[in-house]
Parts: sequence; C-alpha cells; structure tokens
Amino acid sequence: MSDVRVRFCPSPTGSPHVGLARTALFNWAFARHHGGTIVFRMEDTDKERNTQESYDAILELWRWLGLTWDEGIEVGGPHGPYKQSERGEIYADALARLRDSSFTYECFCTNDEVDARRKASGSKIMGYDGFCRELSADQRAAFEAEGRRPIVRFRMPDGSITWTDLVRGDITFETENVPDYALCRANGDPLYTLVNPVDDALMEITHVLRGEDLLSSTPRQIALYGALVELGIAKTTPLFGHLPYVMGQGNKKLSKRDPEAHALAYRDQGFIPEGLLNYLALLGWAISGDRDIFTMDEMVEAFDIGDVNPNPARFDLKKADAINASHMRLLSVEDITHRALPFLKAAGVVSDPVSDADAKLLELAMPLVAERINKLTEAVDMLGFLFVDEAEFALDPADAEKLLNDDGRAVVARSIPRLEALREWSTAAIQEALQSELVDGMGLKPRVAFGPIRVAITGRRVSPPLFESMELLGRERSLSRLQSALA
RNA sequence: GCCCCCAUCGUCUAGCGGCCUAGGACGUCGCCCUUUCACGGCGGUAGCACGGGUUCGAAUCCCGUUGGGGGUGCCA
Repeated sequence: MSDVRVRFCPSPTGSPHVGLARTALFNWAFARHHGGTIVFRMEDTDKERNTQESYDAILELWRWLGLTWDEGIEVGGPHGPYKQSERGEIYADALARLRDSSFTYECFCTNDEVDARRKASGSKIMGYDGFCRELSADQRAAFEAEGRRPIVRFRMPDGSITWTDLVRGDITFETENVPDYALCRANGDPLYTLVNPVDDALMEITHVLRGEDLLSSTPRQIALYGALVELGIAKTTPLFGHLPYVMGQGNKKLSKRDPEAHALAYRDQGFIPEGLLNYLALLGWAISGDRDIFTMDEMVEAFDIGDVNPNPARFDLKKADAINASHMRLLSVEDITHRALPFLKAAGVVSDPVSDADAKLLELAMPLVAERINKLTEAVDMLGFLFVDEAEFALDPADAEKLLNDDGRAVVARSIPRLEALREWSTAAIQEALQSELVDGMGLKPRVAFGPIRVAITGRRVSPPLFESMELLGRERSLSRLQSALA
C-alpha cells in the first residue's frame, strides 16, 4: 500500500449528480492505481440543506457503481468520526488554536458595510476588504457594545500563491485578489472553508481531486494549510487536481434541474454500472486513441491523473447509451437475465417471487432478447407479451393501425389454417409454414408478410424473433391471438 | 468590473515539434446482412477559433485577440 490517500466528500444535499460520480470515479481510479487509501467523509455541516434521503442515495449510488472505500462512514477507521456533523469538537479545537494565533482575526462588519466601503473606494476587487484586520481594543469594545458578534476571518498573507495543479499545471493567484474569508458563522458554527481543509489535514489526505468549481478557493486553502502546518494540525499541504466540469445542453454546467444530471436515474432506466462508469470515465479521460470500451480493472491499470483533459465535457446521453449497450453485449445471457429480473418483477412481467413456470419461460426467452437490448428495462417491453394473461394482452394501437390494416388482416387470416394444420409446433415448422404460405404463396416480401403476424402475436412491431416467439407462446395462445387480431 | 480556468469534427476525445494530406468513438447519411427491431459489416460526412511570433519544420511551444466557463458569501 502506497502513502496515497484520497477522499470522497460529498454533501448530502439533493440527489447525487453525475459530476459527483465522475469525481468519485477519478479519485477511486487514482487511488486504486497507486494502491492507495480512499477515505469516505460525509460533509453534512449545512443543517438547512442536508437530508437523510440524499445521504442514503449517495451510499446507494456508490454501492451500485462499486466505488469502494477503505476508511470512513459505515466502515470506520483511525481518523473518525467520518461525518462532519459529529466532529464539532474537533473543529472547535482547531478554530480555537487558529484564533489564538495571528493567522486569524475577529470581524464585526456586516455585508452592507463592506459593500459600501468597496463602492466608495472604487476598488475593482469584490469581497471583504480587511477592515477589521487591525482593530484597536476600543473599536472592538464599541462594536461589542452595539451587540455585534464577530466572525473569525482568515488573514490572507501578502504576495502570491502558486501550486502545480495535477491536471492543469502551475496556477498562480495574487493574494490581493483573494479576500480574507470567514471560517465560522457568528454563532460559532464552522464553515466549509474551515472544516474541509481541517479534515483533509487530520485524515492525512495527500491528493485532492475535485471539481473545477473549487479551483478559485484553492489559494485560500493553501494559505490555511500553511497555518495548520505551523500550528501542528496538518503535516503537509496536499496536492490538488481540478477536474473539468460536466456540462449539460448548451454551454451550462449540468444542473440538478436537468434530468440527465441524476446519477441514480441511470440505474433506474436500466443502465448497468459498467456502462455508466465507462461513459463517465470518458468525460475528461481516454484510455487510448482508438478505444472507448474498457473495464474498471483496465481503467485502474491505465489511469494517470496527468492525462486528464482540462476542458469541460458535455454529457451526451446518446453516447452514454451506446457505451452502455456495448457493455451489455459483453454480458452472458445468464447475467443479463439476473440483472433484468428486478425490472421484470417491478413491471409485473414475471411474478415476485418468480414462479417455476415464469423462470422456465424466462430461461428460454432471454436468449432471444439479450443481444438486442441496450438497457435492462428494454427486456420488459420485449418480453411482456409472453408472460401476460391473455385477458390483458393488448396490441400497441399505433402498430396495430399501421400493420393490421385490411392487407395485414388478410395475411393473418391466411396464416391461420396453415398453422392450425401444423403437426409439430416448433420454430422450424412455423417458419416453414409461414414462409411457404405467405412469401411463396402470396408472393409477399418477408417484411410485409411477417409484420402483421408479429403485431398480432407480440402486440408490437418491435419484438424478439417471430417464429421463436410463437413457439414459446404455444399453439393455443398464438392461434387465439391471430384470431383476435381479425375481430 | 476584477481574478482564475479552458479552446482539435455537432459531441467525447487521440495528438505532448517532423510518423498528421489530423486517428478513434458517438451522432448523422448511404449501402450490405435480415422474419421486425436491434446487433453486426462496409463506406461517406465533419475539426486544429483568429492573429502574431519561435523554429529548417507547429494542432503541438510563446504572446495577444476573440469566444466559452467558473469564482468573486457568515453555501458546499
């Protein structure tokens, strides 16, 4: 095991975003590649916005994707607790030590006062102006007499701050452009600006791989790290790597309002984790110039944070579908059956628990559809007709209208006596009969001949192979459906 | 406004000074296969934002412009 330590640190607010999953994936691949350790910390300091549903959804997502961790929530470890909501004393202690130092100062200003001063000075820089940096005892007393309660601000050092970003190279900020910032609220509650670096320090995180949105707060964190190291709270400053944004339609960051932003929705739509993961990996990284499809083992083997592309990536649903489809084709029929089962149960296609009869039929039917579905949910539409009670069997109205017109019904009518005469109800026999009767006999093109039969039998234009389907459906039900189509 | 990041086909990307008359994938178009759909196969379409340098040589390095994006909180 190397000394690489990375972390997952989501906030349990809202439903987990694909960008969050992508960030987690890159952290995971990076750590696994280096044989490092992954810490899972929950950043639930915002009491207003945190929800249990979100917390649960995040865990569900990580488990579904197979993003394992070594230390943290659920599994414990030497640096716990791993929920920030349970680390209040730790932050209070760190804050107290910071307050005792000259790295921070108390600030009594209101936002309005700051804005007014910035405006009056004509400054081009926004944010806090350092007014309370050198307050005298009298000034402090005066503010306190007014009933003001101070917040703690971090005093940004003079000069510039440079770091070598793992994905972008050297980045420099002049600290005059980085205002002094708040570490806690007036009521003493610590803020993200404090707790995130403090936890990373205490959990001995060595590499921080996070979204580009945090890039501009990095100089503040590096300055704070300097203080934490000096105070003996942190051992060193971690290395930072800022991953590109995941964009949605147009040129906007994929927001929670966009339906394609919700990572768990892909699972519900029938994606398999291999597919989603592979697609997510492609957002900012490539395994090679001529290959898109790979396993997570291959990704771990090949992943290099330095190869990550810094430009923002558009999330393309069509490509995600295609990548998923490729992974579906890598699965065995048994595997697909197993994975599709929950969807088939939920849709009521098969009984729950699965009856012997359903299981048997499924075993025969699944090979017909496994290769032609791109998502697990498609098995539901594909197989429904085989399992449905005759009383509930219904034709797709649009397909029926299109193919079961007068010509189509004539085809169906003609097929019935021939099929009734069949001694053996097998795929081969059915095919032979329909072929000779309709194609050879009526001189129809195969698609014209079999289309109407398909709709009558399966209810839809899109279905598993027709003759096989008829065999599985059985003579009685097949003939009865053909009769019904004429009614 | 100020600061920072980014810039190769419609999209995701390969490319890290000559192998590039720029490769792959998705999409799209055409064809083939075919009992539908899908799969599969074949072929086409389309790109280095612009302007200066540096160099024998630039998609690759530097500068500028333009265009995107983000930040600029007692949110994370």
